[in-house]
Amino acid sequence: MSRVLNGHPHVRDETRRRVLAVIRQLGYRPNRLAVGLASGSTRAVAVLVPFLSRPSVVARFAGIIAVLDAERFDCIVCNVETPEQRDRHLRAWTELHRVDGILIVSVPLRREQLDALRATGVPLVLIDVDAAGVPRVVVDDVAGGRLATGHLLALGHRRIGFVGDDPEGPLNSAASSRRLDGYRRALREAGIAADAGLVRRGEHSAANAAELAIGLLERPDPPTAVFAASDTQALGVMQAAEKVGRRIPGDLSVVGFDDIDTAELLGLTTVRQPLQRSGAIGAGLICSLIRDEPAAPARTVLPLQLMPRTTSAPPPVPALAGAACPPEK
Amino acid sequence: MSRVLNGHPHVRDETRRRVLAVIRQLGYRPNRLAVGLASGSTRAVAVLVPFLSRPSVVARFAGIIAVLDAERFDCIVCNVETPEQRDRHLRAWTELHRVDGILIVSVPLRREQLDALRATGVPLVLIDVDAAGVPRVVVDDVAGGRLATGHLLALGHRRIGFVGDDPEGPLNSAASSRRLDGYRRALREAGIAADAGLVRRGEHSAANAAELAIGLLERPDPPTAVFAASDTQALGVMQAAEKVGRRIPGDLSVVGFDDIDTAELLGLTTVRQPLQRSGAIGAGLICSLIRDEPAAPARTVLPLQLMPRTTSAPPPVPALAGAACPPEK
DNA sequence: CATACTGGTGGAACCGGTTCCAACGATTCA
DNA sequence: TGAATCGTTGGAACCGGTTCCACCAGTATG
Repeated sequence: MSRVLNGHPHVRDETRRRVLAVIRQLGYRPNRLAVGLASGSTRAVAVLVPFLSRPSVVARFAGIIAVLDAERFDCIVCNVETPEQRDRHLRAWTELHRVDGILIVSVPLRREQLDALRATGVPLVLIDVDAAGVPRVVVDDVAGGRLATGHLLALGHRRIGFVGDDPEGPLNSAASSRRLDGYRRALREAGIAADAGLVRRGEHSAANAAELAIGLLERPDPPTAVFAASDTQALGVMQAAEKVGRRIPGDLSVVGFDDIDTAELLGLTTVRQPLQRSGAIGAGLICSLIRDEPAAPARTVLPLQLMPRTTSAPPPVPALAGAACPPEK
Repeated sequence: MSRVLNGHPHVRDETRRRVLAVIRQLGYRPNRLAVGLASGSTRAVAVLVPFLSRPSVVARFAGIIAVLDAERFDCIVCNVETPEQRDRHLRAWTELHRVDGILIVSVPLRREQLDALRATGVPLVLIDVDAAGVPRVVVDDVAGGRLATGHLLALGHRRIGFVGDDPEGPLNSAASSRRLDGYRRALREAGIAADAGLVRRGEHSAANAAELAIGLLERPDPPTAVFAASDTQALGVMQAAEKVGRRIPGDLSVVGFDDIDTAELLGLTTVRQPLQRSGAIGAGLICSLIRDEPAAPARTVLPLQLMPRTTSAPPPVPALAGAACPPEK
């Protein structure tokens, strides 16, 4: 029976037909667990994602499952919203052999967790997490931060605010902080002194980003532009601007990061990273690792691209003679 | 060893310690497949979702995995974007016994597929799909359509457009059409003749909805309000309004459906359905079915709620003496 | 015509656990 | 003191497949 189901050669045609008939008649259905146990593979990949409801994560995830589906792997999703959940899943994976491969997306790991995972011998790929020694697909967030800030500088902005994730947030990846690094570096290179008051960080949600932005806009010397470390936060900034009566981009320019669907819809200027593609590439890597194919590249860096849209423009001309005038070209 | 791992009683303390020591020393990890095979359960639930990138689907899905995770079930996701993908997965499930339960979200099934699935004896729950004889959790979309349209009528609108899904779309659930039914019914009850020219249906995306809306707005007798069968489409309508220079809600009112995150962010008036909760309830049902607990209710209907926000207002006062005047109260 | 292949088939061993039964020594009870 | 009971443990059977080996009849070879 195994022979006919798995398309072995050396089976007489009549026998095959007879077996198939019996299978149909009995309503026989192979048991996936038994198949896996006997053949030694689960045909399943586990995926660890944080905050699955965030659009950027969804986009990555969509890329992942598309590839896994095409490769005929089951995809077991584990969404984590707290460090405890993360730890529970990671522990479960190290203590129980259950999948052929593991994919971790945007979840910061402790060194020991990574080591424990690697010790199990199960293929592992990271997406949007940069840890030496593990195949991973990432972008250069520092460069991204410079790209966004550089764009605003080129438009003539001198006071540029930043809104991003709280570095102390329990499950925050380091991406936001790296983008902040890029922002700082761009300012320094432009010869602009860092103003800590223009940097606001907090929980990653549009609503909270809006509050942070209001804090910026209500300063006596508000910024003329804000770089938000994610599009979601940029939307919050836009909402805040509307609330306090600032026009975009007339009074305030806003630049985001990620290029989620809504960004294009609303004309948000942003730094595009290939979210879906990062998932697809990571999934492809894990599949080839499972198949024992030639060593995967240790570190795949995806390109970033500035998407200038309608939320960024030159700063307003100062009402009274100010210090700096827009360049005249 | 099985005894000590599974916390059996009747194991001497010293033995337990000794076994645990050996386990640690050998780096022994139980094999999930063997456990499942021997104990007769996979501890896994398969979830079929369409167009996982849509926010409303993501919200439902988030509710599902939260519950499955809490109940310690693995969640195997199958995202389908074409009927072929759907059929492939359904066939795989009927031909191979692999999960303890199946959850189907917003995917229309043929009667025969449903029957084949039920014939396998695997517990099955539907979310946002209404098929007799299967436990399902749904909302009353017709009532939802009336709710939205009724809101616009109450504001004084007489010419109300509709933008929704193409009923011929390969994988479109019937929800959009039922909302259209509700829209029509509300108009009829208000004594307004149906105008087929005000009903536009097409592919479900904001961009396409924008095109459909432009078709409406460029008519010689454009509507003063549009009911979109989903928030995504409502966003498209808003975008279209902006493009052709109509102000919202001054010139045009817009009402959506679902209440996705962005709706609140942008102040979109919409009909709220408990998306996340629908997923959570469905997942809870499948868990209790797997546990052979008392019969689940055959049909759970979740409540709808109108969320009036800033995109709906009374229609503009006709420039010249028109037929109908806004009610004076 | 005996011998060496070959396609085709049945059956045992095995994958790695769980579960149940039998057997054991130590208590407890009569 | 002997029998019944209990806690504890080893071991066999089993879950439902895959894989490999042995064996069959029939054909090509010497």
